Amino acid sequence: MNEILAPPSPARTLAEQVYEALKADLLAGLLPAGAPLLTRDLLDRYGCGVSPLREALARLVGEGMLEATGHRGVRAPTPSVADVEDVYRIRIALEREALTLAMAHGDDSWEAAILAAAHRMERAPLPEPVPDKITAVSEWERRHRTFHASLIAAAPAPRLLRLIDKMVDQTERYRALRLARTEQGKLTRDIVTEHRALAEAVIRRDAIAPRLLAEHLAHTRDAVVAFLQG
Amino acid sequence: MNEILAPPSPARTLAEQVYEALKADLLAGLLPAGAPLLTRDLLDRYGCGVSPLREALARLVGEGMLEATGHRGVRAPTPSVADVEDVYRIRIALEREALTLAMAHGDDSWEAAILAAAHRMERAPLPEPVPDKITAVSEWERRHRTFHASLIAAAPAPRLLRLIDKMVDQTERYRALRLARTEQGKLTRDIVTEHRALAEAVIRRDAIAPRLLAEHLAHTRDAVVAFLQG
DNA sequence: CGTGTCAATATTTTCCAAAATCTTTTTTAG
DNA sequence: CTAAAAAAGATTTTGGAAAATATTGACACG
Repeated sequence: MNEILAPPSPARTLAEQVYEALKADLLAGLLPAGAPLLTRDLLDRYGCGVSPLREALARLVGEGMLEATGHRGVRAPTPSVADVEDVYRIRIALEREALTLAMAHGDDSWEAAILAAAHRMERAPLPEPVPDKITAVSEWERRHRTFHASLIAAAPAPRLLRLIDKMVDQTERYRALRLARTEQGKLTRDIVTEHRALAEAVIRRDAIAPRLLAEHLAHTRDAVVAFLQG
Repeated sequence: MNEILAPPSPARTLAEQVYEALKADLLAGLLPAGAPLLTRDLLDRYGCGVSPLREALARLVGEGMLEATGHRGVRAPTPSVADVEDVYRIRIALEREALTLAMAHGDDSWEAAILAAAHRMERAPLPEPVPDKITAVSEWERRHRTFHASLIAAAPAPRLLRLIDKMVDQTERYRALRLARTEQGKLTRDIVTEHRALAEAVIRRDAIAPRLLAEHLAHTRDAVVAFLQG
């Protein structure tokens, strides 16, 4: 086997690892929002020196995942209804655009990937919402995200796709809320139907597909908002 | 005068200052794109220690302004036609959304601010394009940016506005190209007309305003693309 | 009892040198 | 002479101690 062909840069730096761990914890809601994050605690939690930690934090600040203030450290922004609406508005605008592009450029293998992702999602059991408890990311959720990514994967617009990924990350913070507080039976039927209709419309290049996607996202947003307010 | 009412956090950290200087230099095209940025040079240029510099770099990486690779430092991404189209596509989608929102929520003082910004822009002399030379940001350009910001300022969506600001930053990198390579006479007339029509449509809440804005941005994009290809 | 000042403490930020990694040059083997 | 291996040099990355700033608590004063 030729080693030259191996990925040229598996040399992950400590700061990157801390960045990823921190981001994952942030998205999972494992770090308190609103209150400042104590350097000492984080140092302890991720077992590294000051430099890698601060670099990871700075990068997350750049991504808008954390807020930094003068000499007062960083903190995770507190969730709010207005923020949910803000984020979903951006997601809808961007994903519409990306889907339109993908439908214009996608080829056979793109279509196949969508069908495969849809099938994998349908076969995974829907996660059971447990009140007041932070549960791990379920297999269904992972596949759900993969499905949505597959829809727009054919868009020749790297920045757009990266940006969407970042916005999806932001909505992940509300993950625990997403499936909760709804009648289980009705919910699952709607979700499965919505996704299937969406995938089919996309593949047959139906012009209503972007609108279906926008409506799908709006429904999710409404569910999250309803939960936050209830 | 009550000192308490002063901004609570004027305590700017060194890393923040370096971040701002670095970002400004990047947008002005003063740092070589494509090639890795040497730590030693930057340390020298901004006159600070390793930590603040690295923090500033990490933050810019988070913002997508720089690319980082393993143990091989950071570099400014090289401009390309595909990237211009990518960025403008995002800008158009987001600014359309923001303008629609602003038109729904804007009040009298918002309208007044638009008119004021438009007037200030019209009164500033258009910048003279100088071939193959990096010129400082002109007064007209500053006012032009302010005008565009004023259009969407009334949108109650802080994230959306921040994101747009970031995308405008990205297009700033192509600033030097924006007004170049066009007949001066024709150019000025079109630009002035486009802006005036846009401002008026926005204020009278004409539903075509978002489309006008999209077309205006598309024109700018086409000019930049034409320049890059010519 | 409230209020402002000052010291004590805690936390963040910065510098700097050691460690790790990458790049270039030199050496060695085929 | 070519290609792999080793060494030397340059650059990035990291840990920890010192400096700067913010926060808390004690104390004096009105």
